[in-house]
Amino acid sequence: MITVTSTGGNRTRPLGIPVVAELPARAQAVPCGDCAAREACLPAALPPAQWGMINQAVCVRQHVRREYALYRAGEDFNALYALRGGSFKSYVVGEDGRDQMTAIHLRGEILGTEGIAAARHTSTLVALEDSEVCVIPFGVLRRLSAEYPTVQKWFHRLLGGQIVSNAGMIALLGTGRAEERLAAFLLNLSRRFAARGYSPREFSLNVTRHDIGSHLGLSTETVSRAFSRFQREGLVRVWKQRVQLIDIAGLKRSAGGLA
Amino acid sequence: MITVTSTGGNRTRPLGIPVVAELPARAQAVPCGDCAAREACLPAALPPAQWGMINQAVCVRQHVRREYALYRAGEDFNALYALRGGSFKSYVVGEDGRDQMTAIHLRGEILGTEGIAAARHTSTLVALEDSEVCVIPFGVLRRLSAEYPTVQKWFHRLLGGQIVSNAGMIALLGTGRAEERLAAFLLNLSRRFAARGYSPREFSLNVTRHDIGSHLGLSTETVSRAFSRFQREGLVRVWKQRVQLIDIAGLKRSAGGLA
DNA sequence: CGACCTTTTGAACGTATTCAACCGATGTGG
DNA sequence: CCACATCGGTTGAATACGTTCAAAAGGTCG
Repeated sequence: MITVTSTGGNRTRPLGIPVVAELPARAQAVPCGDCAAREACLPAALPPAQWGMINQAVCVRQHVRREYALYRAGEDFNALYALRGGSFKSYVVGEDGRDQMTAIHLRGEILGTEGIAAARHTSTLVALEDSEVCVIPFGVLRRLSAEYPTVQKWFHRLLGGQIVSNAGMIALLGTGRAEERLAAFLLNLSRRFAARGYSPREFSLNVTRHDIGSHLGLSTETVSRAFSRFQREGLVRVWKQRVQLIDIAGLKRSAGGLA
Repeated sequence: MITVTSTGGNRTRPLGIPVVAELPARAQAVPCGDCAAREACLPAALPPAQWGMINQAVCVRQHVRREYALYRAGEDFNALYALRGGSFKSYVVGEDGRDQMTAIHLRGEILGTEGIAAARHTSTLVALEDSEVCVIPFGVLRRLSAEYPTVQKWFHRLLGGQIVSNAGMIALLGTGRAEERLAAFLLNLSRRFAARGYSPREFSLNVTRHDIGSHLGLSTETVSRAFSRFQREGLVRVWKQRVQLIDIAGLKRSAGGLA
């Protein structure tokens, strides 16, 4: 396996000075077998005997520092990315300049599928913390998919799962009040953290109230007020961008069936 | 090719008396080459020399009468459906019983992808008019996809396109006022009708204001008021469920960048 | 015709947004 | 080191928008 240690793209925050990713390849043996995210990743679709093949032919690891972009809307699509460690947010920028966070991605998820249709990325992906991804060139995935039915099935489920989860988001946005949406958002994260072996009751995300608001179709102030209210009611403890879910059952009630 | 003329599922409206689909197969030669929707369908991914193979192995045509369901949420998934003629709406029913229309499907679109992930349909698909679909068994599609790179590419673009269009819907719901949403909805339909050779300026859909409202996250009354206002401003002519777009540029202005 | 559904419109209400001020943390430059 | 600017977050007050409740008109179908 080849490990590429790079800046991981362009920093987004300080007026986006283009920092070309440095690519000084440094060979390092970190096979899929050692990867904490492998159960959700491509190897899960192949017998372990084939992992060596993936290690050599497929995966190139890439570091992305916090606040830096893995890719940006408009760039050519040519690979998917398995999120090995860390987290990302994806967002789009409307014609009027307003940005809208479209998703939060946690370890084990596959990034980049939104670029498949047009062979061009339609959103921008920024690391919320120092993160690491494995690059899966799309051509390789196509080939493996044609060759191994298990890979094909894995890939179809991956894409289908994104369709379903997007549909869930549509349902969330099309119904429910501000607090229901925020509660559903928190519970969704809680479930996903739990599924990855992290605590479902306490986590922190480097996203602003503005990000959350744009994600849920709410204003910054409304998000803040909803957090305050949840805290006043003893449902959560909020400390800056760290959140502790105290009364999950109560939150579910607040989510009103949207959980 | 086998043509199956059936009731096409269960009628939804009158208290859902289960009408089992009758399946009196009646062989009829209607090859893909004669299909008006073929450019968007599977044959587009195969050389015409292979169409005969599809005709024999893949497609089973099925009629679905207006108000009847092609499939329902919870049913097993085992095929995709190419919409040969007519139109469908898909909707989900929340835990509280509220229904929400999630999409409108027009001729040439492929239906059923939301069932891939869980091998079970997550929404219900109801014909808005007497319609006709070609059944594409998923196993066959998997096999063709592995065998023909062009089919694989077609299928990947299909799924990727749904991800992108769902993301667009999320953007629509997360931002914008009621009239912006309705204008964007109408313009979206207009563009899709135009792409299929129908008039982009006049169309009719058998969906109620309630359906549209649930789709856009608005109440029935708000949809009605927005239509009335558009008509007062000379942007559209509305006559029951038929709508004529008079001032498309004005509608785009009303959509405010969401078009 | 009568029952039912859809649509429209009005009025009162409720919720989220907007505008604004303030706080605390962070970072910069003199 | 401190003054100052910036940014994210919080909170209050006024406003705008969509919902809800209510009534009535028009259509459709038995």
